[in-house]
Amino acid sequence: MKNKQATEIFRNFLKAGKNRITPERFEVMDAALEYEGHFGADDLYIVMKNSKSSVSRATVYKTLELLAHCDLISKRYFGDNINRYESSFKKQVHDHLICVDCGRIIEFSDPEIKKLPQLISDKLGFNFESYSFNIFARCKDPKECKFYREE
Amino acid sequence: MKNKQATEIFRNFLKAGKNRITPERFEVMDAALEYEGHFGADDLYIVMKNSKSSVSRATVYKTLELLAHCDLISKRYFGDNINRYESSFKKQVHDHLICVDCGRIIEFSDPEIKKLPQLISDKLGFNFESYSFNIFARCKDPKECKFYREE
DNA sequence: ATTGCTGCAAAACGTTTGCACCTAT
DNA sequence: ATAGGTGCAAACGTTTTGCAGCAAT
Repeated sequence: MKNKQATEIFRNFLKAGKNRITPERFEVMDAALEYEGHFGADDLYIVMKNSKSSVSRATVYKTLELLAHCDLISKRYFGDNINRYESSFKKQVHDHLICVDCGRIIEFSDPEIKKLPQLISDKLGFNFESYSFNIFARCKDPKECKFYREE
Repeated sequence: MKNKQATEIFRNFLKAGKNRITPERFEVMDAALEYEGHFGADDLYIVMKNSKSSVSRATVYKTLELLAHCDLISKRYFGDNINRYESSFKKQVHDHLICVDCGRIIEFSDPEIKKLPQLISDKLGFNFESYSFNIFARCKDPKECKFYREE
C-alpha cells in the first residue's frame, strides 16, 4: 500500500464491480505503478518473485487486467506478441512511435489525436472507451539506431 | 495466380529483396487477397487446407509477413492475442473501431488521422513506415449489441 | 456460510524453429 | 552448385484454466 491515492481508486473500482479487496491485488498494483517503462505481465511476475512476493503468475495476469480497466495502467501492443502495460497514474496520456529497426519506443503526445477517438465514436454511434495509436518508423540516422540496439 | 496486378507487385517485391519466387507464396497471396474481412494466419491455413492446398502452416505464417511488408495486406491487432490480416490491395486505407462488448469491428476513414503519422514521424526525426489506430468503444444500443453477439 | 480469489501446475493457444529434403536461381 | 524455401512436427513463450484450499464478505 505504497500509494494512498491509487489504492483508493483501485479499492473503489473493486467494490463497484463486486470484486474482493485482497492484499495480493494491492501488491500487484504497487509493483505495477513502480515499474519504470513498459512491462509484460511475466516481467512483473519475475520482479515480484525476486522481491520475495508470493503472488502467483495467474493473479498477476488477472490483476493487471483489473488495473487496466480502472485506468491505473494502460495496456499496449507493439507488434511482438506480448501484451505490455505501463503505469498511467498521474502520467499524461501519450502515444508511441516504435522504431522497427531497433525497437526503441518514443512517447509523444498530440492534441489532435487525443480528441479524435471521442469524436469518431460519437459519429459512429458508440460510447468511447479507449484507443490505441502506434506509429512504426525507422531512425533517420542508422548509426544512432544501431547504437541503441547494442546497449 | 488469380490476380495479375498483385502478382506483379509481389513478384517485384520478392526479387528486390532477393527472395525466391515460389508457387507456394503465390498460393498464399491469392488466398489472402480473396479472404473477406480480417483473418488470423491459422484461419487462412485452414481455408487453404480445406481447398486441398498442400502449403504448410509455416509457409503461410512466413508469407503473410512478406505480403504485409509489400503492403498487399495489412497486419492488425485488436487486443485478443491474435495477429490478424486483411487485404489492402485496391482498398482505401482505413482504421477500426472495435466494440468491447460484442466484438463487432467498424471500419472508418478519417482524413485527419491519415496525415498525422507521417507528420509526427518527421517531427521526431524518423522515417515513417506504418501506423495502427484502433478505437475501443461500446454499442450505444445494448440490444443491437447483444443481437450481434448472438449470431 | 457463501462466493470469489489464490496458488499451483498443466493445458491451451498462436507462433516460431530445426531439420532433412527440395527447388529456384 | 548453392543459397534459400518447404513441410513436418516438435518446441516455444505467453496466457488461460481446473481444481482444491483459503479468505473476504
